[in-house]
Amino acid sequence: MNIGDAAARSGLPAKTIRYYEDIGLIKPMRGANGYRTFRDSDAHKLAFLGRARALGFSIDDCRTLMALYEDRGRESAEVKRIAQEHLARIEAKIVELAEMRATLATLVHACTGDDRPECPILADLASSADDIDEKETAK
Amino acid sequence: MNIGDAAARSGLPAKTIRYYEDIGLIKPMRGANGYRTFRDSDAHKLAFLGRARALGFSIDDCRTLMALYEDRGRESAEVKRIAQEHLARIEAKIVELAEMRATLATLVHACTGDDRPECPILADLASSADDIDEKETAK
DNA sequence: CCTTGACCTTCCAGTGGGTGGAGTCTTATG
DNA sequence: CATAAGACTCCACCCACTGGAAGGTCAAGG
Repeated sequence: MNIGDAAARSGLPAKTIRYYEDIGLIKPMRGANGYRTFRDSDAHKLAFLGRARALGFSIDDCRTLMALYEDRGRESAEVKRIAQEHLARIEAKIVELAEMRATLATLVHACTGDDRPECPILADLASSADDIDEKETAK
Repeated sequence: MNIGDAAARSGLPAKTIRYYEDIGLIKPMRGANGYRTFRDSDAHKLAFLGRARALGFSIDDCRTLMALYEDRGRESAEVKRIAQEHLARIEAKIVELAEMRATLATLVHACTGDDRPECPILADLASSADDIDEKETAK
């Protein structure tokens, strides 16, 4: 299998696959012409990586997860720990974004959005840096 | 005001302030000794930037928002449009993360996380790449 | 046999938004 | 006057790719 087929099967761009080889995530063989040759096991790994990345795992996490996947004697506790930590990061990010959304939604709602220059959004950006200081010192 | 005071006032690291000058967001003066000299207006701009960045606006958006802020004759519609687009991006990101969270939460829940090697998390990563293909082709 | 075009190769540079560190200079304090 | 703190510049690095240039290889059609 050439890189094009591997890309089609895994859903990953060929560039990304080359990059994954570069950083040692996969080790495809080489044909006499210098082309990469992908075995089914390589295609399988690429699918695994694509799925893990789609779930937001970092490349480093993916490396560890792959190693665990290939380790017959692994303890599932290790996998669960990685997934839980990642889940916690995602939840923290969601909270952060939800806060931004709340503030932005309020501001967008308050802004008339016409040809007049008055704008609560800009007013907020200009003034409430003080509020940040207050929050910081209140910690 | 030197960069240290500007940093303390705006809550931004000195390094970030230098970077903002580098990319033309602020233009502090220079003293005879080569030190940057920040006027109140510069400190104000930095606070504005810090606040806008905290709300997740890109540097490019910040540039535009600052220009609009300084334009007495601006139309608030333009500001509102930028904020709305940004809000939409944030909401899309939240949806994306919420999907990851749902999948991960299910997997973490299903995994016993003990010393045995059986692991639904790894099983999912290994198998469900096919599901992705199905979703893709179903589009 | 030759050309065309699709596919493959490598390598270099850039993205966003900073951050870390080295090496040097200036200022404030005891 | 010594030393510490703070300022300066410049270069490299982070993540996870992505774009593009310049060139090699292969199958099909004329």
